[in-house]
Amino acid sequence: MESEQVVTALAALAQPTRLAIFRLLVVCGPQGMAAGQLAEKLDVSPANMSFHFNKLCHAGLVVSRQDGRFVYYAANFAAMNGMLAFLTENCCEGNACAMPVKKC
Amino acid sequence: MESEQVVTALAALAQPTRLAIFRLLVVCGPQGMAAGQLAEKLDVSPANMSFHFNKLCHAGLVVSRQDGRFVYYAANFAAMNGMLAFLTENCCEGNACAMPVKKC
DNA sequence: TCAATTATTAAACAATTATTAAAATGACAG
DNA sequence: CTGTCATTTTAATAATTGTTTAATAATTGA
Repeated sequence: MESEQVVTALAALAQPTRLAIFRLLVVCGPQGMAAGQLAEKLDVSPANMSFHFNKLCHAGLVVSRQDGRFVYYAANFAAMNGMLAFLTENCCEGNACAMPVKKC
Repeated sequence: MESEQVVTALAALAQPTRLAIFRLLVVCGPQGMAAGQLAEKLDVSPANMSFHFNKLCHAGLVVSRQDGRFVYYAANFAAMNGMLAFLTENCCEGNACAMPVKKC
């Protein structure tokens, strides 16, 4: 994963509404949740949600799929993993590591 | 760790210069690196570096300590871990997990 | 003390961002 | 088709952000 992509992904998550969206989607797993349902849960206007979905998708952290009238959004776990790996790369020059990331 | 803090931390990392600073500091480990040395390595003006250090420190991701004329900056691994944990919390509702974060 | 070095602060500006309201698209049921 | 529901797009505005330059601290050695 490249630095520029990571900056985009971090920027996508660095906003309260989008962080909330992403966390909900993380809990949902690969099946995701419909746009309207997310909007209602988070009490955000549809237009504003669309703006934020766009940022998250563009950053690659979220994917969408249409199902009838609904659009489902889901977390892209691979992208997330790539970002986390980038952030923790080569920590402590390989010495006793100070960043023992949790195992899921 | 609270959502607001996490947003601040993500925003701190969501900028090319600051991401580069942080990654260098991750490699350095707890001893850190002097401000001027970082500025030179990244080819960024001291004033601009100071601005970015400020953001990183305020976000809790970096700590500073004075040593003579020099100010050393170092990554705060605990804060980083807190942020990563927050992002991966409750993934996939506990089912077969799609976000197996790397073990360091 | 004086001058040199290291780093921070302040002010100004251009660029980006989030939010809102209104209009427009796309999908489906009747 | 027509109307309705779900979502997106557009345009406008307020707020935040990154960079530069110049000025200001803090530390040290001569």
